[in-house]
Amino acid sequence: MSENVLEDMNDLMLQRREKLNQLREDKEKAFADKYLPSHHAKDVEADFAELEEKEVKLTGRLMAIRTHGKASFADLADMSGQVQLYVKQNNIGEDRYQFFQELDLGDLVGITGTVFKTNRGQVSVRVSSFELLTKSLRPLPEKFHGLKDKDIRYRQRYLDLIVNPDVKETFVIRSKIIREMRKFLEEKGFLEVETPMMHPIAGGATARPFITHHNTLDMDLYLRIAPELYLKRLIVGGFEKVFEINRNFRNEGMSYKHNPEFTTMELYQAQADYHDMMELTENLVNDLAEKVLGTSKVEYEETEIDFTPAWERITMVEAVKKYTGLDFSEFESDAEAVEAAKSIGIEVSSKMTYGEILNEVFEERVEDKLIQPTFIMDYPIEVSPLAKKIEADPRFTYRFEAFVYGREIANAFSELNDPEDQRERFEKQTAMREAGDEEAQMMDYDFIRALEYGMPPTGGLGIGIDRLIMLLTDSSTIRDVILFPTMRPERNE
RNA sequence: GGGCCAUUAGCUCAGGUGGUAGAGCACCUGACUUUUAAUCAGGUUGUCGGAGGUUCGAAUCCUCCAUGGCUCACCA
Repeated sequence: MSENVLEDMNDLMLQRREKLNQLREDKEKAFADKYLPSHHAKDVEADFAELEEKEVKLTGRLMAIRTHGKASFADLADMSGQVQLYVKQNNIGEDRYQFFQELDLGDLVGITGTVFKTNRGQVSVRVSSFELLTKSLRPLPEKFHGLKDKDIRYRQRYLDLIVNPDVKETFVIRSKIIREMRKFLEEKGFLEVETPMMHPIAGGATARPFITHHNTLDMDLYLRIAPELYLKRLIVGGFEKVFEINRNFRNEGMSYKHNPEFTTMELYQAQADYHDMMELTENLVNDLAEKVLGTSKVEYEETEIDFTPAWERITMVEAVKKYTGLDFSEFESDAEAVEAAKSIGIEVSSKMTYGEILNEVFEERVEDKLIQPTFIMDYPIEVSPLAKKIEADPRFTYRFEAFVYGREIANAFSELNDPEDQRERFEKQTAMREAGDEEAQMMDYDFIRALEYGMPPTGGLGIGIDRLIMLLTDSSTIRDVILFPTMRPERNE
């Protein structure tokens, strides 16, 4: 960003800059060195019984000032919330009172005072001394309506956080959810690991990657689209339970549920299968809701979601039959599947295979009906190149996705550990790639080599953290759960 | 990328059918020593997103551009 945004000054800003110059002439500090508080704003009210008539030191931002002649009330906001200050000329002297009158909304101050209740019963702090800690040079958005302009809210999140307390709350909950998730997994013996964010081969998912360049190696690298293949290499290496919580990057569309960089949790458990992953998923998510929100029943966009285990388990074929009447278990050929899809008005290409069509019908007609937590099991092999196939019916794999409110929140499978099979699957993907499918997966010989050394039977699970947090914080867009969502750069004149 | 909508004071928003811009908050001046969206009296604030065009005259009508929102497509 250029400095243009800094040159654009209005009267209110010029006024504040003049005040700053005056402070410098008066040898008053406009940017103090330090001021350590003894309490937070919220403590004053919460612990009033203990703190009454005791001295406290608080720091924060002035959010409102109500002057009544030779006494003033002010609202001081810190991380915990707000508390009212009572500043009286008799208590701090005429000079300091005059100085207080010259402060602006948004200025950061440190105060010392005693806790009391006003006649109206409002817990307050009677200020005995204060210091200006930081002069604020820009006017704050309006106190009552807050900041609504979404463009500014996302671009200048610091401002959003200052004036919209709910925003802060959402990100506190986000932090708690991730903390509880770590705790849950560590208690179950999972080891947190970090794998590369820059990949020579973008693997582990079907998606278009971002490309970057390493100068010394003179080679392109991909920002990772998934950590999957590295985590499974660790299972080969003998780690039995690993997980990683980190960012993935996908060079695709943006929407209320897609941001180019997003956070996932992936875990792998040796000797387990996808049934174990289902149990783990429902217990984990329910545990998060209980620990962070205090309940298994969560309100999302005016719909109650009940995360209490056990969640409904249904195969994709059964789900499609339930919601469309089409019974894919009766179809033998690709052509029959094409006909069936067309019969209910779903456009499919005649080149598509049985599994692709089943998946298409599922996505078109079933997904958005899955409001309460539901495991959809046994995905077609064509759309699951890293999942173990079901021996009894190799058109399907031991894979499930968990849906809540019509959205996928988890994807898991019994991991494919047969290197020959994996190699064939990669070859099919490579062929699709060569046929122009930019999202098809790339061949990863080293991964196959790893499987050749032997990977135990393994259950793997991925959870989209941002989407889970949307559900648990009743946020309607992913941008409300990512502090700095991807935006076009601000335009400079 | 397509469609629809929006962009007016620092912020939140009004401005039928074209006549040169308003409110509340914020800000400034004054009054007020327990108020809390404090109150009362007075005052200031704008390239009406940008560039063209139509018109005697454009915030208003037309075209293009920019940014954002919703939505469809792709995706997690």
